Amino acid sequence: MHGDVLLERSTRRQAGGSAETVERLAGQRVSAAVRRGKYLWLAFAEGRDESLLVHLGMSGQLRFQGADAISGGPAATHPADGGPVPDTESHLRARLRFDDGSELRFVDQRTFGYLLATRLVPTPDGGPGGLGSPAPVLPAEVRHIARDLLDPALEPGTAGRAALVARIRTRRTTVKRALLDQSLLSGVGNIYADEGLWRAGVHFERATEALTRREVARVLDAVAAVMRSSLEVGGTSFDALYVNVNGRSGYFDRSLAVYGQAGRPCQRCGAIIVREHFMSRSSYRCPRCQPVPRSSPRRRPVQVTGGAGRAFGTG
DNA sequence: ATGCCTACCTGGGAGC
DNA sequence: TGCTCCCAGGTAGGCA
Repeated sequence: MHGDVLLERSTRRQAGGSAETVERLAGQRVSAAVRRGKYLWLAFAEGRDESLLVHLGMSGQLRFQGADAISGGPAATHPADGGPVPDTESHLRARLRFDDGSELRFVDQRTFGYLLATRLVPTPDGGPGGLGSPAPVLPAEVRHIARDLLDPALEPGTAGRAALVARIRTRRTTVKRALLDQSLLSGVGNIYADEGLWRAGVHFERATEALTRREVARVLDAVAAVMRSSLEVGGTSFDALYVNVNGRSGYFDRSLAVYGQAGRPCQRCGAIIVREHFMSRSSYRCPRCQPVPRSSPRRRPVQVTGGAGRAFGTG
């Protein structure tokens, strides 16, 4: 493959800038694609310890364009429903071109994401969350990122899952902080944390050390179930900019129980969903299904406007 | 070790 | 219509 970088900022973590990124991936063949949370990397077939690391940031995406779609001009229709494909060309930041004419495009509206050609290094236990699984190689920049919750090594019943539950319980923090802590597990962001906690009926500010093993397991199972159902429908898209590798919007926003649902009734008990400030962002919960723990300070509620309580997205 | 804050960006929607 | 304000899917880094 060969690459070109359209926005220098997208290779800002590369010491030699875009020129170095482009040079290091030139002529390489991809042998594997691996993901941990918003990080993913393409391992190269030649020079076995080289890879291209991609961090998606807040708005990054990789979109695959087959050779036929490219030679036939820009794809004008949605493959499944014939509708228009969202125009994300203005946010195209880099492109990987393959020998057969296909392309992998890095599109990133907010430019928090980046590309980095980097070396894979052995990590004896796979890094945090890697217990109980074979030793993989990882980009050095990702060694502090734990395995994704959907990683087979963290499935229920594995040693990795048991170790994760134990680690969460020894942390002196709150359960949502733990879910978002990339050194414990990855793949869980603000949306899936809130949704999982609602399913499990746990307030985001429960102290992890006060949770039983069973409660931690219930939370992890709930979050993983949310992630799986979301994957089935293509992820969560609030607007046409968020699409999958084929350019399709996800539909999981239709299934959100609490996230972005302030002012609406809880699907389970009918109580009104509330939005609160937590960790400089928003947390949503059902006040009845997820009652405030006795030991926690009450959160400042956020003024809800317009019934739906959503000031963003199209829902 | 943990938590809190800011910074990095672009763009959409609400409200005036 | 156009301005200003607020908000957003994530993470790194600095400081208490």
